[in-house]
Amino acid sequence: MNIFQEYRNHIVDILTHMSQTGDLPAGIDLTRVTVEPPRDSSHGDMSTNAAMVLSKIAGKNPRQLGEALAEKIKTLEGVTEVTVAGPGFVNFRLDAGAWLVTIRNVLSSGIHFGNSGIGQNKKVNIEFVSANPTGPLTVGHARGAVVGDAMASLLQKAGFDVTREYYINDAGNQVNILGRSVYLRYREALGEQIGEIPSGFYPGEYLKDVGAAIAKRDGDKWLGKDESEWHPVCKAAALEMMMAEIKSDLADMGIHHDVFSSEQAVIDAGAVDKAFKVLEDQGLIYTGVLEPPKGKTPDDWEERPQTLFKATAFGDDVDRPLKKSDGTWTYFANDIAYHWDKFNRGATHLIDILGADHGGYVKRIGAAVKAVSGGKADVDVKLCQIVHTFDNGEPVRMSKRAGTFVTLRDMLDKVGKDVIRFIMLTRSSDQTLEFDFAKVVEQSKDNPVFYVQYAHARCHSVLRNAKEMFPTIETDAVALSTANVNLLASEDELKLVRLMAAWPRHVEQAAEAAEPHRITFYLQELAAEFHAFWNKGRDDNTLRFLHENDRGLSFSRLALVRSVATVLASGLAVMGVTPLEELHG
RNA sequence: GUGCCCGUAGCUCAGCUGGAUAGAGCAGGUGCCUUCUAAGCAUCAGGUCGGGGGUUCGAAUCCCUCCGGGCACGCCA
Repeated sequence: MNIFQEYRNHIVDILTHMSQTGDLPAGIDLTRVTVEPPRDSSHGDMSTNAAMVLSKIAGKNPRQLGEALAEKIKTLEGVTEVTVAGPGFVNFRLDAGAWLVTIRNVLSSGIHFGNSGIGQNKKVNIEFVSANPTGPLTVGHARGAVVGDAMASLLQKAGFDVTREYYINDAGNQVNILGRSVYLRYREALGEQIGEIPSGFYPGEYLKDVGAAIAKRDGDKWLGKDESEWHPVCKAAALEMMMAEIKSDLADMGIHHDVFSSEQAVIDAGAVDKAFKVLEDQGLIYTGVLEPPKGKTPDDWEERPQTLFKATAFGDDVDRPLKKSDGTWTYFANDIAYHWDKFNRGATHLIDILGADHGGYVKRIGAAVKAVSGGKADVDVKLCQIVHTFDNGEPVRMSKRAGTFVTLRDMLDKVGKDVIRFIMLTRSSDQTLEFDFAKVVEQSKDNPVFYVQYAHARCHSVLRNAKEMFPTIETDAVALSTANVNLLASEDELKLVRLMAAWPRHVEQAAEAAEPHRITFYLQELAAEFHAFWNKGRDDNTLRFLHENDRGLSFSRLALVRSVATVLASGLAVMGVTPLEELHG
């Protein structure tokens, strides 16, 4: 399906043959041989570095080897021009026919065009969002949510068996504080003046609803009672309502996790002890004394023996404590158990999408996963940098502590899911991102959401117009796949077709790099190419899509147009963005 | 102090895991609407890829070092 891969296979066959006949040494390593589009398309359609990569081991100069290889490439089907250029690139072109089959492929595969088998059905677990259930989702979570979900779709498209997972941090101090904060709101709901929310409590107003709900359900039943009685009730109610809100926000973003894992459940299942034992059995646990952190010694630092995990054996900077002084597990210990659990459920490749503030955590969890899986699993931690929100250039402040922050819900209400999803994927995740509420809904060329949607809508506009011009014409994919694509021989048309043919390659590369934002850039490129062709039809009538007196050509062009729309839709599907067929109305 | 990320055109960013003459958009100059959406297109101009070393056929990309910006660091979660 990936046309570049196809030709790479052919070239590998040639090279293998050459090594059998003695033109190349036996048993050569061909893994570094690539077939790619050259940066400058005037060099050719495809380019291989084989001659340069192999010249040393072959003991020949690259140009010479390139000439020999070029002779063989000439004999491949569909290949027209072969040249050796620069330091030893072998460039070649394919005839129009070889490219034009792409249209039929797109039309028959529909939105699944670009699907790949490189994932080999390997199990991948992507953990994302995993926001603490102590408040509503914010802009920052939105980015992780979008990146994680698009990553999952991308890997699925590339043939991986993907599980989307959410880890609920429902154990430990934060949720204890949450429970107490809710109790305050409960008392408030029953008429008590609670005044200013003391520090050490969550001040957010959203907890009022929780307090009120408990008051409505239980009346004054918990007033004057001991914390041990009301706390579990308040905590449970808060968790339930917070998670319900989070899930509803995610649902409105079009995001659905397959698994919600509870930290408390992991603990209750005894997974922490078991995971600890796994490490202990490998001799990775010892009792030692850590030095205070450099440059920022905590006031209450005291040296004492601790139960440590030998994270340094796996590339971490220091060994990490697993038990607190009161003998309970650290958060890290719980997290090891959780990742071990994911591994036990069959995933050998784990991906964690985290906020940039978790930077210090990457090596640690990587070490733990290697250790606890016996080297059979790995974890790829993707850190998403901060999102700065603006409105017409004016910063929109957010501060979770103060309880005034931009929530995902705010964003959904203001600009909608598709815009959020698209914009969140316009930068690589380790680049900070600016989100301007005014700009992202602007209908202009510098708004990529609009630009790509416009291209898609224009395609459909042509299809609609065709129906008016030729009332009996069928413009569905099945009908159009009978079109004579050989009529699409102009350089402008072939440019579009070549770009579409490269889509499967982009999918594979984005998946391998685990970088969904690359999809966005590809779509902008394809949209630009389409807009360009559209406008050529203004200057040159023969390049218009529809010709009243030439139904055959119109039909072929419609096949091209529908292909473009389909590839755009295929990419938007990975991003989770709904393709629009009309922009105004 | 240590680790991670970033530094590419005036601005915002890509750069296909080491390839050829480093690319887009915005902003600036010049053109294109009696014709499928001008919400668009074409074209010009704009660069010491933060600096300096190294690795090799070949470096924005890999290594070292320095400079500048961001995020982290603990028995928190």
